Amino acid sequence: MKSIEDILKTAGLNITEGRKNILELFVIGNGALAHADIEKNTAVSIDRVTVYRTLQTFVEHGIIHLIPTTDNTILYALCKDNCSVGHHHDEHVHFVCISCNKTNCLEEITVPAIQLPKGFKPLQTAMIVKGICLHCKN
Amino acid sequence: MKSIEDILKTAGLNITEGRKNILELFVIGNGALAHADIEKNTAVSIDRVTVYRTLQTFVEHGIIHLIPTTDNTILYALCKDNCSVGHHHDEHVHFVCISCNKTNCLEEITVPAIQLPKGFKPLQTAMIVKGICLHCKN
DNA sequence: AGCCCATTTGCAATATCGTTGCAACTTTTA
DNA sequence: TAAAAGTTGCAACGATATTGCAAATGGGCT
Repeated sequence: MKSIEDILKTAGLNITEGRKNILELFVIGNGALAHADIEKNTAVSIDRVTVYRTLQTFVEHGIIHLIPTTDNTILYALCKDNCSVGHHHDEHVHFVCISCNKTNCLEEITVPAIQLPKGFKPLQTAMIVKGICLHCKN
Repeated sequence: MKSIEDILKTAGLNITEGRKNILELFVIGNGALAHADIEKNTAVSIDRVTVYRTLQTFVEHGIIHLIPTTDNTILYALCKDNCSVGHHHDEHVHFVCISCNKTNCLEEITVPAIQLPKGFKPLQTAMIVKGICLHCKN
């Protein structure tokens, strides 16, 4: 298991207090996070602007990836091993629980390939399943 | 082919100038629209607030459906015949062209069922494919 | 360790986006 | 055509995101 500093180094980023704090949230919390979650929960208080910029940097360097949503928020989740700078491999299923409202990556389930109409060239596929998660099923 | 007024009537909505204008954009334009597209392009100028409320009403009445995005916008697209008040059948593929930046519904392609881990109960599935569309392929 | 340079951060200001309350105006129905 | 119901626009507000710049921090070097 990579340490927080390892992740930053591997991504080619400088190690700063803010980045460590933000990345920690992704590593310990096991779900997707929105900007607001991060701003509220970092150990040290971090300026909103810094949070925006850090998240953007993390996405650009393959540390986290974006999850599409239908409300006007952006969700981010940690990339597993196989994302690299500038190229994401987030072809797994994102599960949104309508009960606890948490989003999780189901890394072990890959998105099935589909047959597009002639002329459409797919490059990346995202899949979002809404429903009831393991913890809320009762 | 249903007329604009038919669509509104079938959905149980009153027919107003604003609604006709906004719905027309969805019927003639063949892709997904964001709030801003609508505000800019209606034949008659319509207040921002009215656009927000109209879109919300359309979603609630099964005329349009939401498309998940990774930027902080909301996209809407026309529902085909089989959406009803309060219940959407938008289990088709949404194709986002990274060249022309348009999003289209590929109605004819249904989202494949997937096997979730034990305990997860799926209720609705969305699929977004990014790539190059038919018109931009050259 | 201490210094310098590049990078990063925080603040302030600004821009964009979405919501609410209310009064005026349309649409529907009888 | 008139009353009731529904819809719209305005104004104000609140939340969210972006930019420029000065101060602070981190990394590499001696």
